[in-house]
Amino acid sequence: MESKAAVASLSALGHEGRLTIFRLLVKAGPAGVAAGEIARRLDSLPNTLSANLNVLSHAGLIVSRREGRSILYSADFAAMSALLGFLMEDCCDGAPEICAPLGDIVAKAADCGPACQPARPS
Amino acid sequence: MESKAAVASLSALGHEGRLTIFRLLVKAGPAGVAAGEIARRLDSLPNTLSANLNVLSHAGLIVSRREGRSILYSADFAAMSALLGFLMEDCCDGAPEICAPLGDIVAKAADCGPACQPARPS
DNA sequence: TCCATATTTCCAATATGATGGAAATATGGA
DNA sequence: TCCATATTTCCATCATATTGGAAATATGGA
Repeated sequence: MESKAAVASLSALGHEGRLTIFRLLVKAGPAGVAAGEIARRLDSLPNTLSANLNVLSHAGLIVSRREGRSILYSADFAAMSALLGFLMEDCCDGAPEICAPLGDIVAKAADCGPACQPARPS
Repeated sequence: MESKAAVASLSALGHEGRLTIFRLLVKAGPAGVAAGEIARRLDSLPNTLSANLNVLSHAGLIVSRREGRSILYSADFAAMSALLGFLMEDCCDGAPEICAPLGDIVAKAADCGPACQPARPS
């Protein structure tokens, strides 16, 4: 992951509303949640929500797909893992026995397995 | 970790200069780096650097200690792990087999072991 | 005490981001 | 075609963050 992308992701998440949205989507998993449903749950105006989803989307943290009249948003778990990995990169210059394995695990999670991939149209 | 603290941390890191500083400190490990040395390495103005260190510090991501004329800054690895853990929390609602262990590991790393603790005056 | 080094604080200018109202677009059903 | 639902786009206002210069503070050594 490049530094610019990491900054975009982190600054996207460094906002109370957007962090809440993202965590809701992380919790919801690959199935995703419709924009309207998010707005209802978080009690936010549609335009504000749309703007925030747009920021998260441009940062690569979430993806969207249309389903009927709704647009379903879901967290991009690979991007999330890449971000965590980026933060752990070169932790303690690789030396200490704790930081290194943590980095490994985060890196491994980059392909989060079928369970964490957004449902494909197949 | 509370949501407010996470937002503060993430927005602190969502800035190119501060992310670079933080990663430099993460790489440097518990020994820390003097403010002046950071300024030299990153070629930043002293006041700008000071402001950025202040933001990171208020977010709890770094700690400082004076040593002679210099002030040494180092990453707070426990805070960093707490942040990663917060992001993983309730991932996929705990169900899928990949996300859950990732959360565990990050949580465990919260006490990053003696190797990753800032040097104490002892 | 006086000076050099190291870092922070103060301040003003500028830039960037957030918010909410209203209108516009897109989809599916009658 | 017409209407209701779902979501986005446009726009202006307001708030917040960033920057750089200059001065202030703190430490250690001569």
